[in-house]
Amino acid sequence: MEKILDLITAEMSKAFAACGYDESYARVVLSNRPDLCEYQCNGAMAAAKAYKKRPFDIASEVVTKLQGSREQSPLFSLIEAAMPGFINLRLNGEFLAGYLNGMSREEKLGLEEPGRGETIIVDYGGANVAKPLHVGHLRSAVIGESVKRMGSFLGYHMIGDVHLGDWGLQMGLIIEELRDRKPDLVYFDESYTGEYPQEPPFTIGELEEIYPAASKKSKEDGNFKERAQTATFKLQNGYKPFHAIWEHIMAVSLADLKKNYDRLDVHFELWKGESDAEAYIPWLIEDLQKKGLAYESQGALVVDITQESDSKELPPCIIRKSDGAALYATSDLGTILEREKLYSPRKYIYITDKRQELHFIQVFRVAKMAGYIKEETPMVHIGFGTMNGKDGKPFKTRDGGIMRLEHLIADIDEAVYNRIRENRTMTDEEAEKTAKIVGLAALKYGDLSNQAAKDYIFDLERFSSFEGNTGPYILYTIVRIKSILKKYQEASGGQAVSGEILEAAGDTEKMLMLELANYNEVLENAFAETAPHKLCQYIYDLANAFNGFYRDNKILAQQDKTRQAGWIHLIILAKDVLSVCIHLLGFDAPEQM
RNA sequence: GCGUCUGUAGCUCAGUGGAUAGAGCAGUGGCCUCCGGAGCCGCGUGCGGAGGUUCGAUUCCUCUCAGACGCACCA
Repeated sequence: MEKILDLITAEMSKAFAACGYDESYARVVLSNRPDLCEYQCNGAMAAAKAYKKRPFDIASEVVTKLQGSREQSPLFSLIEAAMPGFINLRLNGEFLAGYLNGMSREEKLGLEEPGRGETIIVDYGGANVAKPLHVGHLRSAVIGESVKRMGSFLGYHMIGDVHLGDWGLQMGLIIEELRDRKPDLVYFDESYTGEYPQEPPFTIGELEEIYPAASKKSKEDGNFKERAQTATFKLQNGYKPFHAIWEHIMAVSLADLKKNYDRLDVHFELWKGESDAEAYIPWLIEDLQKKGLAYESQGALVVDITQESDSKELPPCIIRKSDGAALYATSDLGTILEREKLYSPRKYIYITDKRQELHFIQVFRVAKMAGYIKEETPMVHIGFGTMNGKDGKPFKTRDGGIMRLEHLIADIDEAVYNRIRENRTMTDEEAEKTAKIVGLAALKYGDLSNQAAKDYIFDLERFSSFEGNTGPYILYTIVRIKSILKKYQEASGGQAVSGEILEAAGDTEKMLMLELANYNEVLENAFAETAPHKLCQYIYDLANAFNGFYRDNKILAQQDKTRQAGWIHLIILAKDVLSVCIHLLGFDAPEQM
């Protein structure tokens, strides 16, 4: 269905044109003065200068024209000009009810699919294998999942790639640490020629402990660091024993990562990693040299990326270290080559920590300069901020360590569980299951309701609270609607509801209806701006609008059965819109809570 | 030093080239013959600072202050 703002703007454009003004002034927006009107057009004030007239005269002229055409197209119940030149509008109630009935009937609640199957790659910027997921990985997973769900819903072909960090120096570090710990393993016996064992030489628990230990050691011990670099280089050049270790690391880590992402209800189409770019790198380096982009500088191979529009010179992009090894940028460029070959996406979205911004500027520019990606293909880096503790510093456990994601989730679930037990009578088992659903909503909504680019304060108590602008409050509203519907069904003997949504009789009823009518506009906009927090804002407003309506209208006690059926249809639509939106944010509602 | 991002209410956060800048929390007062009160309705304080562009700036530009982050061989 066409968006309501577009319908109104089209009407306004006709009036502006009929009065001899440019249609570009006719844009209609949501009112910022709900006491005066529902929609407004501010174009008359902008037009005043161009046409050398008083803004109010232009507004009045357009208003008169609109009122004249109201007979043919009764979109508005109020059209008026206000000083200094606003055009204020209220929507015709019958038209609004008709619009909502249209939404109810249509698939996806009347949302059109601007995506038309175009492919978009979402890159989650690499959880490292061999490291437990920690809170730093939460944001990319949660934001990415939401962006992906929104895109799919809007008709894009979204391909999410977890894009693991599985090929860098950390692999060499692990290998050398393993050598120090278990020097007798056959992988370190250079004379060994047999097959390597199927069984991994470590458990996930050991692995998670090995990496931080190795990382620490490399900072203190230059010799160890060199060994790790050598091992990395050997691995990248196909040295068999190390490749065998690498496969063990991958197998053990992947199983664990999948478990954790599943728990977040986060899923990937591709489980690729930096290692998959390896095959493209020799060609890449040669090609960049051939094109005259890459040159040697201080022993490394670099590409200048500074453009004329830059006020300052940017550091060049290093694509090969002086020791010959590839690195971050090389692998991201190699990955781009692969993606172009396999998927030729129309757009790229990278979701990583905002500290990596410079890196992505470099990679994007090299990719375009070298012609790997068309100039017009959008490459977006969504750099998200740090998740801080209540002290405003990066989130840590109580004893100052890095918080593991699974512990964080467990903490939230526990907080929610206790809250649920306070009130409702539910079995332990039910409460536990419900707590997981509500806990996930608390966690994701708490994150997504903030602008991605900003740092935010993670406050477990606040996020898991059932009051205020929280995930649980949204779920509560949905559950409440479900409960009313259930009672209505019982009272009516389970018959299908007849009738349809009627013109609003009261203020809060109309506000709810107006809020619902914004749905497709909000959703398209939230995706276009890759801004899930706008969807959060919307469902919070919608939940509030519903609760206001609920207060003023006793639905189940309504004697007028036609009116009652209309309300039932209205709250079904409200429930559906809320449900769709939270699903696009990455969580769902329970039956009761 | 250079660059990027961020400064909005006591706290946590929205927001917009337009009319009176909004929520939540905390504080405080009210609403149940109660469809889920986990709700609803009141009560008050703010756009870091200074210029500029504009009919109009919290929004755009410049400068400035404060914080976070980044600045070639980590990812």
